[in-house]
Amino acid sequence: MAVMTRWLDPDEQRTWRAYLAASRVLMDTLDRELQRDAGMPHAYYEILVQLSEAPGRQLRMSQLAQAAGSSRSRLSHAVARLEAAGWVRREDCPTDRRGQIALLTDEGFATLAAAAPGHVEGVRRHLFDALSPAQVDQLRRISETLAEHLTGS
Amino acid sequence: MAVMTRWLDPDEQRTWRAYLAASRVLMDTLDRELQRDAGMPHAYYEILVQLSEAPGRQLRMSQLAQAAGSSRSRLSHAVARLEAAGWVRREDCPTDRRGQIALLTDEGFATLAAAAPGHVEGVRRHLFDALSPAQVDQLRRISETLAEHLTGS
DNA sequence: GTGGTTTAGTTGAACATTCAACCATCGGGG
DNA sequence: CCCCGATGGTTGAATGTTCAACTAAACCAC
Repeated sequence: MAVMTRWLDPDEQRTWRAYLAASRVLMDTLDRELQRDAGMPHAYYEILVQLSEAPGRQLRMSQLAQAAGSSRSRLSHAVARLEAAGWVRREDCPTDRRGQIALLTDEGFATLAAAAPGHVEGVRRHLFDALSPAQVDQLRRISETLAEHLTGS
Repeated sequence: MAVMTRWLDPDEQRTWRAYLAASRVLMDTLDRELQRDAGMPHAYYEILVQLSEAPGRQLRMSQLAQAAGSSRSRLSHAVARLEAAGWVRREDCPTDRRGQIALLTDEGFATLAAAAPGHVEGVRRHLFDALSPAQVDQLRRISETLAEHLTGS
């Protein structure tokens, strides 16, 4: 039996396209800045941030993947690169012989510390400077709702 | 002289992280659905959509890149793939011998028509169903402001 | 404790994107 | 007319990401 498609009305259409365009340009811009200034894509920056905030600057691979919003496979490849750059080290997990622990090296921390101000400045300039405080609040609520909706179902 | 970094306050921090997480999961989800159901990534789908809406279902490569929010290089590679799939054809531009025109084939149009209902349903389920009408309106304004801000500077 | 299932993580191949270098053509100023 | 900078587009190499297949260890039921 044919199920009727719930097409988007003009307002929704406009919203969806604006969202697509804005998020694409925003992420592209930040990604390019980060690549230029810190020599790494935004996804790698996020991995380093998560590690830097974890107790002992280390996390199990799975937890790191979860925290950084990455698949396991992607993380495996990424950590291999980060390890080659000297920013991350792998260690065996003492309590689970299957496990691997990724830990941020001092060099990795220093690189992150050097990259952070420029990146934060970019986020501020490209995102927050354009929005009113009310809009920032709206964006937070929308994003939190959305994240919950998406991971919930 | 050292310039003080304008760090993010806790609210901004929370907003930024929520936004990152939500947009990542949203796009990942839609991308996976589209790959599964239509055999193409979302970026390719967008190219086909733009072509389908252009007069004569065709566009110069540069305009198509602009419309789809893609770099020229990326578009070149993508169109090569789409051409191999039989969904797009290239033709020489009659008024500018440097130019190339990408045009949507009937097969490409049919593929797009088959993919659209499922994709729209996904956008609705994952995005609009989670938000109130007021939030949809807010998201539209935020996105439009942001897009203007980013492409303006 | 034995066997089956789930979990942790890696791997390689296919695919997608970026970056810089490149060729060809267009268009304007002398 | 000719040169020169700008524009349109492609290419190949390096880099990232995805997908499916795989190994190994843990967990669990019996």
